[in-house]
Amino acid sequence: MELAEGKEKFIHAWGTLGSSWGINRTMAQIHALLLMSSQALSADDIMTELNISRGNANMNIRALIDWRLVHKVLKPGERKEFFVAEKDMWEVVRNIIAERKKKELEPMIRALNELSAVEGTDEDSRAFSEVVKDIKLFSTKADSALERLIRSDSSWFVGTFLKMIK
Amino acid sequence: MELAEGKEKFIHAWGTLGSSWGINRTMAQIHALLLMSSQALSADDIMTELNISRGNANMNIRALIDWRLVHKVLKPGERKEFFVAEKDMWEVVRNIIAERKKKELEPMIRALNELSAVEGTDEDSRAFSEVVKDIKLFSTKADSALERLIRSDSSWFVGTFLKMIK
DNA sequence: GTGTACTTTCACAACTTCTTGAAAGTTTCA
DNA sequence: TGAAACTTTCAAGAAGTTGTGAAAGTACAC
Repeated sequence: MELAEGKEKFIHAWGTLGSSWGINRTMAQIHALLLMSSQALSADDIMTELNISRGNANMNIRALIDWRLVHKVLKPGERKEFFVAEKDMWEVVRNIIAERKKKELEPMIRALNELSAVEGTDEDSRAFSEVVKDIKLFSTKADSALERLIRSDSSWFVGTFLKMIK
Repeated sequence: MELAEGKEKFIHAWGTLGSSWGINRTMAQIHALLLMSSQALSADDIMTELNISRGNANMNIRALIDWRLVHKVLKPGERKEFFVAEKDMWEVVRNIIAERKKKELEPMIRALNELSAVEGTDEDSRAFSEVVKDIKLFSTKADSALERLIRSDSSWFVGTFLKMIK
């Protein structure tokens, strides 16, 4: 297979995957393009390669930087900004988990805490409280596990991972 | 807090969370409604409570059944179908993981395998192969870990979980 | 067989999210 | 200061997703 064909397929696959991970298609494609590239690329390079507008490129590059999946690089003597992707997959996954935990799990736990205040002795109220209690327990555990995962380094992760799949 | 208010808040929160988990808003809301309810509900009950159309209710109930998050229940003497939610959170999470692994991780791994065929000795080809190799390694590990997770039962999970957060 | 009580399908409508491109903003340097 | 080289913003349109409701399909009871 030719490099160009491989790149294209990879960008497509990564785009598809990304969209089910809270990363939109273009955002994931930019990330893929940068992952594949041995040098830092400028916004213009990205626009050209992916056939997207300046605004779109800019917005998604910013988002990727927010998620810490892409870093800005300044080349001496150049006024343009260049970008490189985070290539350490452990780091990539860790950043995505951190971002999603913040946006999804934490608000959920906050909501659940409020819901503990429901009172009542009828069957429905009891069923409600029971479910809320269970979910809260589960979410809190998940939250701690993920927090630890995020704070830990790659070697710990690989270790635990290997233990899990042993 | 009143039960009704709590229910409403929960349905809203679950709907929001669901949409970032590959479960659309209505689908998650139906699941939430069923989770909260001590008895099985019919399609009509769901339509009324959530103010949604018959078609919408039907489609999303089927999808929930596909994901094994909701089960069909037949009441003796009733012609209607009734539905209950899977209330064991471990089971819920396990089913969601299984479904997403099938739809996301497995196609990715298939795509990556094809991409190993890229040849070339220039810097870009090498960078490409390197990235593909890394991601493949990572994805394969993740796949095994999740496979084990899916096949295992709640006690193993809780055990590993507790070890992870200790 | 036929009526009744449901469930499923589907074309179109409503809504949401993404993309564009041009205008405005910022930085740098002579 | 001002003009060139970039980056950011934003309103409008395109694309994609979800929801509707009526019509078609199915199954059971008589």
